[in-house]
Parts: sequence; C-alpha cells; structure tokens
Amino acid sequence: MISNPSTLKELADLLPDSLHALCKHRSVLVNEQLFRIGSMPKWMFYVIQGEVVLERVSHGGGVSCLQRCHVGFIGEGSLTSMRYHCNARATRPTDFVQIPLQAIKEALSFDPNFSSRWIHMLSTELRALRLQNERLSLQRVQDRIIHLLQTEGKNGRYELSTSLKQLARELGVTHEALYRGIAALEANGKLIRDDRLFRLT
Amino acid sequence: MISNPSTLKELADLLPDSLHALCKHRSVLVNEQLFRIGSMPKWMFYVIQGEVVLERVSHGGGVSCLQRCHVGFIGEGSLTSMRYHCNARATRPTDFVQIPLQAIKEALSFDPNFSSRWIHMLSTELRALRLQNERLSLQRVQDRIIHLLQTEGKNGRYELSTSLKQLARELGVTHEALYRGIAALEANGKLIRDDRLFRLT
DNA sequence: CGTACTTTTGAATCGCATCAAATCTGGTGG
DNA sequence: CCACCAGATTTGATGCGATTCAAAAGTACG
Repeated sequence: MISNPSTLKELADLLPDSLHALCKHRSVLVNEQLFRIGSMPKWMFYVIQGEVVLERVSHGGGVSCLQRCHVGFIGEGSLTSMRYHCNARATRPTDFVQIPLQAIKEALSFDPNFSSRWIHMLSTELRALRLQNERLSLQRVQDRIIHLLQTEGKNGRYELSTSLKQLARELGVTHEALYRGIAALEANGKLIRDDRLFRLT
Repeated sequence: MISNPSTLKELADLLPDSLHALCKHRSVLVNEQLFRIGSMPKWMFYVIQGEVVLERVSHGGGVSCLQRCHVGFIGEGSLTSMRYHCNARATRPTDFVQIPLQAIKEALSFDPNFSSRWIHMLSTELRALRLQNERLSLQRVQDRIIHLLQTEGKNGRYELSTSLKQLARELGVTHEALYRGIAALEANGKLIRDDRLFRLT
C-alpha cells in the first residue's frame, strides 16, 4: 500500500504527540462508507489517499455533494455534533487515518497550540465554503467553471483531481451541462484544456 | 441560528473577561460598510441588532451574498486571513460590537476555555454552511424553499427575518422566481403563509 | 474480450432569468 | 392628515440555458 508521506507529516504536525499513538490506519474500497447520517461521531477521519465525499439525499431523492476530500479531514463539523448530518462515502479505494474523537476533544482543551492550529484549519475551511456558496449562486455553468478555476486554481491552472461527473455534482449541475459548458468555453477561446489540466486565457 | 450567541450576554459569556474592556460599541446606517475586500482585518465584528451581509462582486458584475447576519459574529473566517475576501455591508441601521483581532488571537492562545468555545462556534457554522451548500445545489426554487424551512425553521415554522428580496439573494435566485415559488407552494397546499410566518404542511 | 463506467453529442422540454409594469408599503415632508 | 417617494411585492410575456432522456463512443480493468 502506497501512502503519501507529505500528507502524513502534515497530520503529524497538526496533531499533538499524545494523539499519534491513538491514530489507526484504515483502507476502504469504492462505495464503502466511513460514517452514516444519524449515527454518533466517535472518530475524526483524515484522508491520506483516494477520495471521500460527504453526501445527503434530498427529500426529492436526488443526491447532493457537500464536501469532497482527497487529503485532509472530512467532516470537521462533527467535532461538536451529537449526530452526523450526512454520509461519508469513498468514491475510489481510499486510505485514511481515524482518531478517537474524545481524545481530540481532550487534547484541544489543554493544548493551546493544538487548538490554535485547529482554529486555523476551521477558519480556512469556512472561507473555502463561503467561496463555494458564491460559486453555486452563479447562474450559468460557464461562470461556475470560471469561478472554480479562479478560486481553486493556482496561477490560472487547475488540475482535475477527479472525474468530471463528480465535479459536476460539486458544481450543482448535471454532467452533461458541465461537458457542454467546458466545450463552449474552449470554443470561445476562454479556456484551454489539456486532458486533466485546465487553463484560463 | 444556534451557532452564534444570540444576545449581548452570550457575547460576554463567549469572550473572556480580559476582552470585555476592549469591546467598542458602534452603529452604522443603511449601506455603510464594516469592512472592504482586500483590506487587512483589524477587528472582529459582532452584530447586536440590524442586518449585515457579506457580499462579493462576481466577474460578470452581479452581486452575490455569502452570509447574512442579524445577531452574532460576521466574517469569523477572517481571524486567520491576511485580507478580507468580501465586503460587509449593513442592509439596515445596525448596532454592533468590534473587538481587536490581535487581542482575540492572544486570548485564544492562552485561554483553553475560550478557544474551546470558539471551536464550537466555528464547527457549528461549518455545518450550517454545508447545509446552505446543499440548498444551493437543489435545482428548483420550490425545493430550495422547502429545504430552507426544513433546516432553518423550528418545528415546521419559519419566521421571515428580512425582505423576500434579500432572501432571494441568499437562495441564489431572482426575487421574481422566489415570489412565484412561494405562490406555487401555497397554491399546491404545501405551504401556508401568514405574512412573515411560513409553515410546511 | 467483455463489462462497467465515463465522456460526449443530440433533441425535446421545463424552469428560471430577464424585462416590463402595476400595486402595495413604510416613511418623509408639506 | 395627506401627497409623495423609494423600495418591496406581485403578475405577465418572452427567451435562454439547464434538465431530461437517449444513444454512441471512449476508457479502465479484470
């Protein structure tokens, strides 16, 4: 099993030493669930490799994607929640680390450096979520794509890290609409696509 | 909104004593700005009365609403950010408290109880934002309205706290579409409206 | 080499945006 | 108290863009 050393180091740097021994490595296959809506949070999950999405089934029956994660914590909001408000599902074979929630809470309560790092993480996540809100408020698919590249891309470049179908869910549109939006941007010369790499002109 | 303290007393309970003396009361008129995109955060703002919205101008020229706040902190994400990523504008006469950001950071670094309360607030806000994301992912206006009442309402009742026009922005649709969506739900007997009070059947 | 999935294109339909206009509302000043 | 005004609310007509359903081509994997 290939693990990602740099992300493991980031996790180790974030967590205080006392928690290192309590971390458990785990792996899941496609479509396995890390947790289910309604159940009580007992672990905090940190994705090392693969992909995990937070999903909810709307009352109409459709599935919407609330978060997509390749590296990092998934469902940080569950720290102070009695119940999960969504499902966590692996969309590909995934390696992750799970840490006892109670141990994290205790460590946060007496390790100021740890809680400071945790607050920083939450604040960053908050800003990212507000940007995603803004993106979903845009009407046209093309505008959402451009917004995605502008906010998530690095100096005009955006590397596709998942399937377009999954990305379409995250953008709140059908995959057909996303394909057509990309094609239209390419046709107008606003976007250059090289397989998985997107570039704004 | 459960996440934010809903009274001045709750603000006092959230903040450690050392910060109380540093709080400054202020008032602004309609359309005055608390902070501007690009400027450096120096204060944390806590709305007591009125309404403040976080807004950004999209590259197309439209204005989208990232957060709307009647009571509680606005722009908590700016705690660890070098620059504001949006504008804060009062949409009606507003009273608020401002607290020096640096003092908050210092207090968080040595007061475990304070940082614990702050983490709780951020985690709750995170979950609320994920729900809003889900709402914006719904295609039809009627579904967004129902989702709003189900997630923000209390036992089936939702009290409108602002204009429908402002709510429409928050739901990512035009105000005309919102009016029609409400009318359609009423016509189908799925929704009962009594002026500012909405109730699902 | 078959299977499952993603990617891509096509055609018809539906819902929202847009523009327009009328009514209603709260607040201001004469 | 009334006239007035700015903004919110509401209804109507039209066009556009996304959804939906369908089908074909490409791709990864055992």
